[in-house]
Amino acid sequence: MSFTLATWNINSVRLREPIVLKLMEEHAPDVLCLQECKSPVDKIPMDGFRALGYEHMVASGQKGYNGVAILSKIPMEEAGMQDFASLGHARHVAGRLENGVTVHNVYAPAGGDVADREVNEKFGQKLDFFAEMRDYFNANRPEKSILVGDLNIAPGEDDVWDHKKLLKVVSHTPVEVELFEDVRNSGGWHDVTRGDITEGKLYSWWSYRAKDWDTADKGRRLDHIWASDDIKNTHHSSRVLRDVRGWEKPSDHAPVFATFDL
DNA sequence: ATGTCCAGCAGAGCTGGA
Repeated sequence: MSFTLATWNINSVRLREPIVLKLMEEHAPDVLCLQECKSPVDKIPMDGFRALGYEHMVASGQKGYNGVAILSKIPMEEAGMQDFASLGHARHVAGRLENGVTVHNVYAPAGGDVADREVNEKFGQKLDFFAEMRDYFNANRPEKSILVGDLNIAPGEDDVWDHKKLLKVVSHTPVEVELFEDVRNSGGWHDVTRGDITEGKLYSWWSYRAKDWDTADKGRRLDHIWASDDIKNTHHSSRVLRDVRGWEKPSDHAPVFATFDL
């Protein structure tokens, strides 16, 4: 059985309901994971999503900030929420699909501007979040699982527009990248996107601040899809829908898709 | 990477977060 999953930092699900619907209509992933919903769960505009076949949702929400939701055409039950680093934020939710796959949807802290936990508390929180995530999946070995989300780290040289220029920029510092690979390796996770698209620059985020994001193309690959070791060979195609970054009133992130045969 | 969006609070424009 083939199924397609997408992850997208939507930067307010209520403001961007129209383009969520557009993505659902035009690309119809079976499962759509959203981050930065910025909405309490009961104010997520489910009616339109439901009408397009997304009848199932698990979500963790809070007013104004953060928030993650998994919308699914496939029946799904809630499979827990973790508050890594005890920040009191809605940054993780998991769902177990009827096909036996567990999906973890994560919105990692951005980490502020300065890559030094002594002067920037948010950077410390980001490091703690990943360390706890590593320990959690080390203790709870993922099986038949997919982890997606805005992890706010671009690990590879080809995951940023200029590796050298970004070495001190939060999201691409060596300490973050090392921790990122620690989390991935100690959970036995496999990088699905780079497994399918091995060559060349690949981004999923372009700042709102650039005058012409498309021409300047100063992007970073912050959004990820990982698969547990036991299903790592079941994916067969991945793509970043770059065009979506140019839609009406866009998010600053483009959705990342992966298709699996299970 | 030098800028632009978003939500909350309040009831206009500022603030904090990304």
